Amino acid sequence: MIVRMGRPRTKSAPKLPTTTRGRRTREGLIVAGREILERQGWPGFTPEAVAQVAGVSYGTFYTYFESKEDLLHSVLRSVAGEMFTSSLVPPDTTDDPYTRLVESNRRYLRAWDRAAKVVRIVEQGAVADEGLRQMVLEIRELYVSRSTEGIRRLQEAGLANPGLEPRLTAIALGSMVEQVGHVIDTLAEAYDEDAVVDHLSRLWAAAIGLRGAPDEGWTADPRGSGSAAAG
Amino acid sequence: MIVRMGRPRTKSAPKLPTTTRGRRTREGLIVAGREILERQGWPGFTPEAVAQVAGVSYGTFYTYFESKEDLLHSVLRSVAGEMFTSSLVPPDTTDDPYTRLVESNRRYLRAWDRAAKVVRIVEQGAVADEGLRQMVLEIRELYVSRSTEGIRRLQEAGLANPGLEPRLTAIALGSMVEQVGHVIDTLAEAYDEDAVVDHLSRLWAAAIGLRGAPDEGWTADPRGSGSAAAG
Amino acid sequence: MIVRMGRPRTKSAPKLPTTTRGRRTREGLIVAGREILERQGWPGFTPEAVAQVAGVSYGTFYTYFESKEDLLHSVLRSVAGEMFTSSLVPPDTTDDPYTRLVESNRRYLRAWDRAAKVVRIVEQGAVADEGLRQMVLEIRELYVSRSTEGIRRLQEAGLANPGLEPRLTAIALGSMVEQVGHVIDTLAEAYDEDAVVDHLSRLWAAAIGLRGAPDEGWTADPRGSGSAAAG
Amino acid sequence: MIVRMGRPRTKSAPKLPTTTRGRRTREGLIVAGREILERQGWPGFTPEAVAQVAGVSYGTFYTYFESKEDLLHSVLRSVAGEMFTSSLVPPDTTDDPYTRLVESNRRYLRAWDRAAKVVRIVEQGAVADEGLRQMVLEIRELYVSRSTEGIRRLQEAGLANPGLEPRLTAIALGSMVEQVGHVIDTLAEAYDEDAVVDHLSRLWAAAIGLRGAPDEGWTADPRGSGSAAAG
DNA sequence: AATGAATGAGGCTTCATTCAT
DNA sequence: GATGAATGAAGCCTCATTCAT
Repeated sequence: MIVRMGRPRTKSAPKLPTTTRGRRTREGLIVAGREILERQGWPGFTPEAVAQVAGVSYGTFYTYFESKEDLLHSVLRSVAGEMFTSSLVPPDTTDDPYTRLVESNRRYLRAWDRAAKVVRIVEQGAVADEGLRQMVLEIRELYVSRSTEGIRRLQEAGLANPGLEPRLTAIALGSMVEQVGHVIDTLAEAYDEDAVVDHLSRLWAAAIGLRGAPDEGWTADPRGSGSAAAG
Repeated sequence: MIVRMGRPRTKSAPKLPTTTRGRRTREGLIVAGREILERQGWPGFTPEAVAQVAGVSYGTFYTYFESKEDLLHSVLRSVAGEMFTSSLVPPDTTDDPYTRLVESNRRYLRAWDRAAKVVRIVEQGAVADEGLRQMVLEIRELYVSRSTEGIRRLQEAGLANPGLEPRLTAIALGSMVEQVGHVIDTLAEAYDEDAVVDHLSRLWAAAIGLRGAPDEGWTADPRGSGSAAAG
Repeated sequence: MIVRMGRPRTKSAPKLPTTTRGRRTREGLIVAGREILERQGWPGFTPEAVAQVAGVSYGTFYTYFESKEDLLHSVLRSVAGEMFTSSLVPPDTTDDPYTRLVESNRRYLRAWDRAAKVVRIVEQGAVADEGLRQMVLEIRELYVSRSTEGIRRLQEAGLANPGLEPRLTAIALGSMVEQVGHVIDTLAEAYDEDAVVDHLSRLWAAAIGLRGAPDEGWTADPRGSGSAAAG
Repeated sequence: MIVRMGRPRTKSAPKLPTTTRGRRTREGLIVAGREILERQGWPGFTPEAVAQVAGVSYGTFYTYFESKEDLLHSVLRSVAGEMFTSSLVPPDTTDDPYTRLVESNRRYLRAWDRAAKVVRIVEQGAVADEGLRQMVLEIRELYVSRSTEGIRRLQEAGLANPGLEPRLTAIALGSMVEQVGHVIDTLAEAYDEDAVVDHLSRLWAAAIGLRGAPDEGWTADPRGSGSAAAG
């Protein structure tokens, strides 16, 4: 996807804008770049298209960015920032672990929904670009480490299966949520968000053996306690 | 486009080879195409590169394929075929559900490992190509439906939580396995296969509440029963 | 073709230039295209050759034209425009029909001389391009209808054979002039323009039975009145 | 149209076939070549297409022809031969000059109808190929000289305007007939053959002042004597 | 800063011709 | 002779980037 990524940068890096107008133009290009990536994918992500969507001439693109890849980095940074803020579960929520898990999964799913498009596109290019790979890794790490900590705390509180390695478990369950979002989106399976969030949360809870979760000791209630969503 | 000042585009579709030599050349191009896709991704997937890897001139490429995309279809078909055969769990294996699950996950993980690269690349292009989308969907469906059936049987046998919707569950857990393979591979998390397969299988089993699985009733054995692999 | 693994072909249509420089470059490409068509015919008409003659890089070609064929349209339009203006007989000329006829034929011959080359080339391609066919038709129609009117007026004035269908006659005699220009040019018959114009005019006049034309009642003067040019 | 025509022939010319089968294959290729030229024009005239229409493999093409252009020469020769035989007015026809003229024009028109397609295509290539130019010239010459002789005889017999230069006149009137055929065909003017032949013949006759032709002394009969065909 | 014209490396594809079988 | 696979020069076009205004 990304072709000439390793080439030596001999060029003077475009400086950050000093004026307000310049800053706005630059932001506009990043927003436009992200929109295009999300809507048209990598092949549509051309400086000309980005400039057009941003409403500036294509020459202007190079006033703010050294190259396409430079913009891609900025877009990815912006995506990462947004994801971080939008997916946090506010601290004033209930203390019930399962409820928090459900809420967390819902936010995660929504946040990834947009981010994943960009991340997946970037991953293709990351093969040849160490910088991109680092950034993707950092974004994932953000979630994995947060989730790892959550699992560890539950284990320490005796609320989750202590036999599980927390990080690998976090990776696995985070992968599940991310990929489900992608699969359902891409392949147009007709599940609604609530059904998906419900199932993911129950599977997640059961997987780590969360105490007090809906499916705990399902034998007692052969009909299950959750809503069995249909496809 | 305005005009094709030429004959009506009949574009004699590249015929399947009639001779053995031709068949071998064609196969070679598909193999080469797959290798390049896996190693260099879409941008490296040029007719010229493919032909070079296959050891023929680029003109030969067009003896057998209409276009780059035509070859992509063939590569994807080949990947699908290989995945199908290589990921089946031989019927003469044990009847213990958990053992079967472990074996199935191991095979799935291995098979997806190569296929996923191609599938992910193709997915990017699938946005604009109904044919590709169909093929990706079919490949996934293969696994989802097989897995859905497995879950349903376990539920009917009273061995798994009957409150789960089998297909959504299959999608979620399949997603987990697929994405874990990708994340670990791409982001170079240093887990070995056994640890990963073990954890995935335990998470999977616990998620569906599989009777007789290692983590069933983990409270009884606070140390857990599985090997807690570390990163 | 199977797939365009890329963004939906929006193919931002080459815009008309907004600056003077751009306009000049565009004109230059049209002029260059015409020159090449006339001198080297269709096979020489490559974007690269045109750009070279115009003194720009071939990339610039695509700044102004979507394709080779797009330029062809522009060239043809330019040829048509030039023909129209250059072949009009100024209104202040004599009223003597034969003198007007001679003048008209001379201009027609000259104008067609260059245009015909382009028109004939275009006709080959017109088989597959409705737009081109239309343009060729319009160019011809310009002359046919003008000529048809001329004949009709002469008939109504009692100066020409009223038994002739004006339009078919106009087509036939126009065809004669056009094709004579071509044959003489292509096959290098060594007639000079005056001799040709003289003969064509006399044949034309006699064909429609024009009153007062040189060959009217030729028996009275067995030596004829015109110059008998030799090959 | 014809690209690399001047390149030195270093190749051993394919010999004429010795066997009957070979001769038939060769003829078949010529016929196929002509069909393709007429139906699809120059761009469709590829060795592969020709071979396919002829029902042989494309390798076989080069058994009989050195190159595409070699075949073109053969096709043109075949067209020339056919035209010659098909357009002769049988000697046992009436001696009335006008009737012979009408018959001659009708045959000419029909014969050119097919030939002209090929001739016009070839003319495009003739720019760069001396051999082709010669052949086209010879085909035309056939008609021009025959027609020149006809006119000269009429003049000597006192039946046509002796003030006209016979060859230039022959070229002009022959051009008229040829081009009318083309214009009507290409631009789809809806005249039927009889109307066209009638008009062409009357124009031709009047142009040379043929004694005893329908429009001679049209003033005596203001309604004209011919059928005024309409479009 | 902004503009938009200009550049040219590089990609995809065609097709006339050659060659091994 | 016949076959059809193989070849590669040459064409068309895209698009990231530079540059003159």
